[in-house]
Amino acid sequence: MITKNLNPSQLEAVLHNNGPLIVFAGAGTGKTKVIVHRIARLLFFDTVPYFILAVTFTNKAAAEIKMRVTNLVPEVKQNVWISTFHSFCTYFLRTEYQKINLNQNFLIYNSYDQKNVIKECLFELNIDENKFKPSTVADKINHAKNNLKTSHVMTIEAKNIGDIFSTTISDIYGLYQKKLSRANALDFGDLVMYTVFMLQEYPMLLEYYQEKYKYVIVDEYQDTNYAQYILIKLISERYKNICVVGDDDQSIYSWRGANISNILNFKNDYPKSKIIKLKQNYRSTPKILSTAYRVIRNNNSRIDKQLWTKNSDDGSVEILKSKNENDEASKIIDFILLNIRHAKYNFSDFAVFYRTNAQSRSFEDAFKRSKVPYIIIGAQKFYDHAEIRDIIAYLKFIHNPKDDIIFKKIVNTPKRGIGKMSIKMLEKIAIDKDISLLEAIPFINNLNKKDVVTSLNFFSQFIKTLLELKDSVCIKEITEKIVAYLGYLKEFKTENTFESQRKIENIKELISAIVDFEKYSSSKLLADYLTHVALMNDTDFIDESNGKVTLMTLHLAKGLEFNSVFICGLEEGLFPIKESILNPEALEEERRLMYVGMTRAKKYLYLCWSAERTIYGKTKRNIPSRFIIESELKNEDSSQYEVGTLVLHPTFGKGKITERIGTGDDLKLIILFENKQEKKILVKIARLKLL
DNA sequence: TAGCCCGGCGTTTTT
DNA sequence: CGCCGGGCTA
Repeated sequence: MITKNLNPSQLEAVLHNNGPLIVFAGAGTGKTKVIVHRIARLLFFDTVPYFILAVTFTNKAAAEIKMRVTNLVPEVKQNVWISTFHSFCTYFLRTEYQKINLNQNFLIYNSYDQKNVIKECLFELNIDENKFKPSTVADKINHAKNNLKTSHVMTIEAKNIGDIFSTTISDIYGLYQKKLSRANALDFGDLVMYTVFMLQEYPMLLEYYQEKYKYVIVDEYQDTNYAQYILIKLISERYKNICVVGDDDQSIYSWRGANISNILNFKNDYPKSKIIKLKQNYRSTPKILSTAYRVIRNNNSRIDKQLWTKNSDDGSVEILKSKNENDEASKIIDFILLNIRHAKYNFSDFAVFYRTNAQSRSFEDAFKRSKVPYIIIGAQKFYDHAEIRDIIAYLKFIHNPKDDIIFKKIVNTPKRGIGKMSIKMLEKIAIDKDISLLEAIPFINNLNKKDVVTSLNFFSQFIKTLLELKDSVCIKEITEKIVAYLGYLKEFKTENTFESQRKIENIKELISAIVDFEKYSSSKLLADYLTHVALMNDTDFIDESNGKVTLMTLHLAKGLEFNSVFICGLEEGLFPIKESILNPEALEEERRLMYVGMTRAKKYLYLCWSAERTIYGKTKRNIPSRFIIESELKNEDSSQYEVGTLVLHPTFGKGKITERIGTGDDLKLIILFENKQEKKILVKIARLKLL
């Protein structure tokens, strides 16, 4: 039955009928289970499937909910709308595009495209890239859109403030929007912002969607930004059957617009709302939970909820001190090997978390050297590889050959002698005749640079061929033509390095991903494939972590769990990171990040810090992170009893540690004493001294 | 036009 | 320490 195997709070959330509901779901308390069962319960009590809208942040989460709902209620899977915010908005805009000046086939620009557009804006507006870094400008524009601020509004605001920075940003924003609309493209921020604007502007439309989605469910509500918050508010305004699930203690994305007050103020937004807190944890030991609680309780902006568990209190929580980052890495590897040898653990039971990607290097070196299998998550994503990006850019251009931004990106890729000057000339022609850059190519003939003209004509011919094939041939075949044209496979084969080998594999993977798309997607249109790439680009590490130690940043760890977790670099200035230390709000977010990391552990949790660390070539001495202090662990510092260390035992005398077994209070050492006798010693009772 | 060298810079990342 | 981007040179 749908209500089977639920604890009382979970059951209450699942059975709650109409009206606003907020579920504070602590780490490991069965959040997804509640969402899935709630959807199933609505369906079971005769709610029409297409009345339900469930939104999440990642495709992974959406896919999991969908899968589990399908398992519970197989017959209705297609009709409940479960997707990310961005997928939902894309669907909305492609359906309702006529109301605003939008072309249904709009392309979604990713952050690379976005930066290219911004660079062009800077160039045209004669703004120094060093004073206005494209990434900063992108942040500002995204931030504005997350807060539903158009360039127009921003311009007015900037005039009121009157400083150069704001006016410049608003100028760039204005030109940027013009360029996007000329290219028939929307960025991620536009998707949500335009959806909200349309719903606000057209009451009939709003009413239609309010009637369509009588039940709204939002996952990870603590991560919503203002635009998303308004979107949800609008749609659920009529029936107020809004159910939000989240954990304020796990809000770690304020720097990309998430607003923790959305979850903290829910009860003010919806005065009659039901509040349920899920506090029974099914993941960790009491030790881990109480340690994590001692840390998180230092935050002020939170709603108090102390997790508890019926799990047995085995395992341990320990502090691990190292000399430097290499020592840190090798100590951790020693621990892992020791545990693998003495317990029935697999490498994939272990995870190493760090605050910054730069820290992964020393681990990578050490893991390679020790031959312990490992995987670094998030280092480079599939669609970030240059060769893949190039191919996708060609596909985007085939989709819209009028897109001058993409044109400039691919016209000289691979290098074929078309430089800045030639492009400038093309641009002049294009502006004169009010045509696209591609259309301008035939007019460049009267030039004396023969090579450039030949190259351009060859390029243009190739694009024409593809455009003619576009409607008769599948995406896979077009892609293969592009790959052949780029000459990548040959080039990489001749290079024949480890890296080029990988590139060939990437291209093959892309082709097979396209084959998959054409096989399983309801649409076979290039436009829909490009949407798919823009929105669902997580060719995830799905089962690649099997049999390997997982290394990743703390941000990426949210939602996952491991038997043993090492949180590394717990030093003031690194974690919490130096930029956050003087800002109380940022510091609280660092603490939440720490909390997220700690609550990933099922049995063993190691808090690691290093007295010395070399970052960017500079070596600095460190003091332990305040989070270690706040954890109030007795620093029994068992890590001082390393293999190879010399110790003095009150009865057996001098000896050398040859092996470590167990951890915490159970730590036993095998010691080879001077009389050649080997003994197993329980550290807790033996009064060992270091030599 | 392309390739090389030098200087600046460095938190986290999904859609 | 290593990457990226700008400017200079062949």
